[in-house]
Amino acid sequence: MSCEPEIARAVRERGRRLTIQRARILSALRHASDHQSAEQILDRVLDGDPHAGISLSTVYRTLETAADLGLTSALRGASGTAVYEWTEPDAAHHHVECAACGRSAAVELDSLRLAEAEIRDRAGFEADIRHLAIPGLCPDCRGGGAA
Amino acid sequence: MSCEPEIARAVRERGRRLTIQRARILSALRHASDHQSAEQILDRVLDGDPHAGISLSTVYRTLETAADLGLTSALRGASGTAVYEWTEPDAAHHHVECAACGRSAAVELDSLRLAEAEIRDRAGFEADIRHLAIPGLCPDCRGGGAA
DNA sequence: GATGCTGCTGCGAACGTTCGCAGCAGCGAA
DNA sequence: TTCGCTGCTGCGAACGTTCGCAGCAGCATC
Repeated sequence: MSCEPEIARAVRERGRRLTIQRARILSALRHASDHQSAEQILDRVLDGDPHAGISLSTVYRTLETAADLGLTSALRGASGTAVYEWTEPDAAHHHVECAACGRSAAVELDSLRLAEAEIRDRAGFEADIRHLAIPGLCPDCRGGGAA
Repeated sequence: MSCEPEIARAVRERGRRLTIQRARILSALRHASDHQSAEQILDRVLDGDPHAGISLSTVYRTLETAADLGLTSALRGASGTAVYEWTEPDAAHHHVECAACGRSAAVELDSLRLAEAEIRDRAGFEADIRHLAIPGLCPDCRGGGAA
């Protein structure tokens, strides 16, 4: 269980090294049921093996590397704290996050694909909207419901 | 020049107090030619009056208050450092920022208006896409031009 | 002009995240 | 298997930003 061949392959495929730290961090995130902050991920890793001796810096760096490889994606929400999720390649979706209560939802938005094309046309930028937490107000907070 | 009636009115109109600190900070941002970080704004204020004794906390709090009033908007770009701009009410536009070199561009994107409607339909969220720096790659960095 | 309420400020500590450095360890070559 | 290159790690400091607190000052009222 320590090495998850898929992770190993994905990491090595592009010339990155597979270290135990990376394997454990990515495995922890992969098996998490929802978004995790860097600290939560570290807790999970250390929970499984308190002697792992993995540092928070490494968690951050691993998550950045993995995002580079397309394995994870980061969301910086309204709370200021970044959360990370394992990226299933075919489950491309966008995130909306409530600025008031922090709740988030995943939506598939066709118009954002249009936006990427529009941005390319008008500004020449190659935009990447997937890794973006769109701020907004959720139904509850908007309706003046459960404050 | 110390009080900019428009600013004074906008602040007081909603029951907020107009302090010298607020007046100076907002005036500095208003007359800045482009996006400014909190620290840059503080520098400008202190440059005009080194004895002003304004703290960075106050700059952040003022910018947040002003965003609340619709006078300014904040962009949290790829660099991690937030930048702020004076909001001209009729110049609604979106921001794209290069993840590699940090350069940013303002574009008017019709598709994002669609996206706001789409988000409302599918998730019930009231999204606010204007205050978002969309990550991407600028033409130079994309084309493998200037490293 | 004086008074009082309370929103705002400066300070400094704390938060989440990034960075620089010296040493370790993965991986390919021999 | 051993060796060497260099990418990765842990540490701790630093960054940008937020928070809690005690005191100050804007504004309304008299």
